[in-house]
Amino acid sequence: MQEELDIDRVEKIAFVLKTIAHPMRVGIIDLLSQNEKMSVNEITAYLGLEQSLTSHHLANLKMKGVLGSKREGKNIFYFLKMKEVVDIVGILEDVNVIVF
Amino acid sequence: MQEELDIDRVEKIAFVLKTIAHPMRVGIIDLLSQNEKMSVNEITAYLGLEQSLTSHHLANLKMKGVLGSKREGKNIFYFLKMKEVVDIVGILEDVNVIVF
DNA sequence: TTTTTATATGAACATATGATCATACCTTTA
DNA sequence: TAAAGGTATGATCATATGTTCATATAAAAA
Repeated sequence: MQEELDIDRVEKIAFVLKTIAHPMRVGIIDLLSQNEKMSVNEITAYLGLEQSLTSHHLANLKMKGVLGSKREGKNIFYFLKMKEVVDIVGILEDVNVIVF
Repeated sequence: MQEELDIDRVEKIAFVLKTIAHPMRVGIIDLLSQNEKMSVNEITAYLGLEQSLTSHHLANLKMKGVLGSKREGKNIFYFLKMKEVVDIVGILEDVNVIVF
């Protein structure tokens, strides 16, 4: 076999997986991987969600360290902070699964 | 901006992320990335869980296509089927997060 | 052919998560 | 300084998820 289970390690990994494991949050990551920064309104329009729901998702992603934000006038722009999430999405791009 | 949101795509990606987004399931992936196959008992012992709970997690991972299984006598051995999950865990190995 | 070992399964429950709604908070502009 | 635009927040509710427990099943050994 091998050593022992490193609980802190698997919890850390699972923590960021849980953070991004939602269709709309994956969509947000996509968006921000192709645009340096985007306002809440722009993201909302693209995802086709309600403003409030988008805001909740963004706040969540920011709180967990995946995104950062910066106010510019009336707008608040969000941007990617944890860049490795882009690679994760990339890996799953061509994977063959049956969703249910 | 860019094209339109591909819902099937983000749902597929989120689906496998959700499937593996749990500390014990990350532990199982680790284990099976270093051992071709392992019995439920071996996995249970390593994770320090109850047999039943390990079994539930394994069944879940299998149902979603991440693992496969094969009976050999009294034992049932599980193995990795969706290898890309190993890379995902690898990416998050050195990421710097505060878990809560 | 009964016991034992290995694993699966299903119900029940507690908790977490996602969505919606109403409203509050900042900025800018009139 | 009042109104409008852009975004956040908190409560509530429905649903999903993880755990436990009791029990079922399958293969091997006695």
